[in-house]
Amino acid sequence: MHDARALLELGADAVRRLARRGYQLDLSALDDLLSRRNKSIQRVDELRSESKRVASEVQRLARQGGETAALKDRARQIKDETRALETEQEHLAAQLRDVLLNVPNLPLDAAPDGDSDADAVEVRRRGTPPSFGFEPKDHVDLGEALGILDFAHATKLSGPRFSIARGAGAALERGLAALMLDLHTRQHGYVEFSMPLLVTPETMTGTGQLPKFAEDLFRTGTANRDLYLIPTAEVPLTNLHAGEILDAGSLPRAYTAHTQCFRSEAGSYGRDTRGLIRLHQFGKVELVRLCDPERSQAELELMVGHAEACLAALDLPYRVVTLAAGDMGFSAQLTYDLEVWLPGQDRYREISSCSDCGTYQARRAGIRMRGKDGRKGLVATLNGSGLPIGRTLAAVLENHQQVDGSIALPAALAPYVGFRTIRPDGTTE
RNA sequence: GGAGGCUUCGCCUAGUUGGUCUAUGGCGCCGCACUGCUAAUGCGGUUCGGGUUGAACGCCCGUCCCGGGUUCGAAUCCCGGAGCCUCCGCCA
Repeated sequence: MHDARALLELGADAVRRLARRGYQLDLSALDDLLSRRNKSIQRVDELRSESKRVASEVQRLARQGGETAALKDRARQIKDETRALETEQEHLAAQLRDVLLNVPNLPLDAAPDGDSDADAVEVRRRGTPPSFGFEPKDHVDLGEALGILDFAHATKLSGPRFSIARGAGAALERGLAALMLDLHTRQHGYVEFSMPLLVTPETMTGTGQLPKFAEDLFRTGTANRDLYLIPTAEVPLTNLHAGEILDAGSLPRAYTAHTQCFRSEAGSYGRDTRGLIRLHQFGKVELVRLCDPERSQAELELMVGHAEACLAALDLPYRVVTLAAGDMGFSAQLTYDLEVWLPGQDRYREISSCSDCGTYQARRAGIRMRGKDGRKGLVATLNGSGLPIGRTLAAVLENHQQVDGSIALPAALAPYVGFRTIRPDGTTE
């Protein structure tokens, strides 16, 4: 969420930047709404001020044994007037909030023009796509042949877009998560969390999933409560300090969590229907950083590096791209995507999205900091995947497959899974 | 699910016969003074949010868990709700 005044002050520049992501900002409507709200607040405050004066006057008169009936009548009159104006004021405040909640973050100029992944600009490549002396299979064929992935039974249990990992596959999922968490907590300085997967509408609003993207979320109204399944651990990790003021000396804060993520994938019918790429439920290790807004861009570079380290540890070729302004998430002002090489698709596919949200989420969620001088300000929030388990497993299987259908695992995984190879029959050694 | 208790400005806390509560004190924190340094001490400041010019000073309004109500006036009274604690029941 933006500050209305700040947005108006930016004026044409805000309009220009929002237009880059396809949002038409109506400055004069916003200006009108803000000034009407403020005038309304002024009137109400004046009335309340008078009401307080009258009340103390009543007290004074009563003590002296004076006649207070007329003053009390006047006070009742003021109260009626105030009630009406308060209703108007609340209505205007709600309207303003409604408008602001639906304005996306302002893209930084570092984000290129465009509105699709085709408009992303490549920053760097690492690793070399493997050249096989044979036609590489995709992870579905590999996993099913090895007996470590089972989509048919997942569909029987839960319908489309679910997966089952079995034997070495399940061990790999567990091992991948542990490897990444260890990397982030021991090498990169993150604090690990175990978080609720069901959160309130307020929490979902803090990070920007609500009110605009309700249809992307799974929701439950059981037990007479309104709760949503998190689409990413970014939601609980970022909202952890909602409504709090953090000591600036304690920043930056680096948080990580491995959670299941739930997404309705409404509107992606027919896309990536095969395999582990797009599921209703998947595991993911998420990275979140809270920092001084002046440092957010440097923090983003740092965090991208942390996500890259996961891919490097798994010997996976990838590239880093800067997302186009119109392709970024609602709350982001700048996003780098990591794209891993998938031999089964013969192309790079998104495996991590690292975003600098500036103060946008912090203003929504009320996450602030207090400096040594006592001054308060909003923090900046950043989030990135580091990494999703399913897509990473797919990349590992596809990139490290052998001609006989076996998998030669990257050395870093061995301590976590207890084996180096998955044989063609699914057994391990 | 049943019964009871609690919730005040970062933490602890005073305050419930409704009105100088524009909320007390301590700790912590910030500034200044003193001190060879540290410590100690003294003085001052310190809820959060909003409006008033998007500045400073000042002024005004709201805020004592949340939402209603009674009243000229509510931290204080009434109703509803939330969270926490204790006991009972049930349970991985």
